[in-house]
Amino acid sequence: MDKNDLIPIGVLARRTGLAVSAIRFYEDRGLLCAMRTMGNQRRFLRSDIRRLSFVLIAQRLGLGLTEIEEALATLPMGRTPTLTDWQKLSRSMRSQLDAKIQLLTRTRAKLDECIGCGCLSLQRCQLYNRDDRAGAAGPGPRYVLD
Amino acid sequence: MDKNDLIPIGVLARRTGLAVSAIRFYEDRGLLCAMRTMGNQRRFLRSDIRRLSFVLIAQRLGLGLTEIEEALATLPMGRTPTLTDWQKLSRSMRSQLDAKIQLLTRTRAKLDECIGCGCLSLQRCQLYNRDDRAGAAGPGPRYVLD
DNA sequence: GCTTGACCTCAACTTAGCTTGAGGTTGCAC
DNA sequence: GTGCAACCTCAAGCTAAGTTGAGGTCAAGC
Repeated sequence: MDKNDLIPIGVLARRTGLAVSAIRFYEDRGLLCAMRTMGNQRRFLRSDIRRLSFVLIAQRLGLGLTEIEEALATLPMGRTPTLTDWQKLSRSMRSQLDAKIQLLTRTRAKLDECIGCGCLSLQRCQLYNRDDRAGAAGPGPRYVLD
Repeated sequence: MDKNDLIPIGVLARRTGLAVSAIRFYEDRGLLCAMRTMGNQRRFLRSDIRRLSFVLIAQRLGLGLTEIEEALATLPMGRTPTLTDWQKLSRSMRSQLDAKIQLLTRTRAKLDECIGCGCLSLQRCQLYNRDDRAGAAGPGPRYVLD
């Protein structure tokens, strides 16, 4: 393992755009693991840049650190992941994305029906009444939300 | 104003699916305003069920309470909103939704390119290198994210 | 060999969005 | 007219995802 492949935290921070404190925090959370110099300073693998890039992308997609942690658990720690490793991960992320887009699209469709009749506000609206009848059985704006 | 139109907090909670504590919290935040009985108990308008339903939907769309507060500010407080009031609001929500869907769809497209080559992990990948060269000028997985 | 910037730990603070608990009051049904 | 569920306030606590600060150490260039 070439010495050049080990980078200090500041470099990792500059390369990912993350704050140094955030990287230390991620290491505590176990998203990342670092070696140490004799003087106790962290040294990361170059491939951790990509690991953190993945974290940023996944966060942007609305995943919490815990979910991201689980996803990353499929990658090897302390060793540069292979192409196949990353591809598997990316594909699983893609399906999460799909699901998210579908949910929003469905919500939009429901909302469109509602705009037409103002059902968020009026007793006489079909959709609202449906929701309202449901109020006896279970509460909430379930019709639009589910 | 009919007495039947005034409901106590517990009923509002059951009808919206929210916790009583959450409703009190929202009232503190100014998302909602309540009248009081002689004995200092809150009494809400029936139309507040819809007001809160809106809050739930907007939250689901990823808006923060502050943004929701601003949106709701266009509605009358303490008076049942009209159909037009709600329609205006729903339409503005629809455009936020559109934007959100677009962002995710773009991200998905970028990610698709990446799955093909494993660019999150490999030096030789075009996308990655682009991102990497950018590393000198500005950090991060910007290529996928922006 | 010394200076200085990058690094270290640990504890406390931040914002958002609530929940929980203590201690007390109201209002409706019998 | 009394019991008790539902209500009240206020303060403290919680999770997520970090940031900030104090006080101290490391390492690389001159």
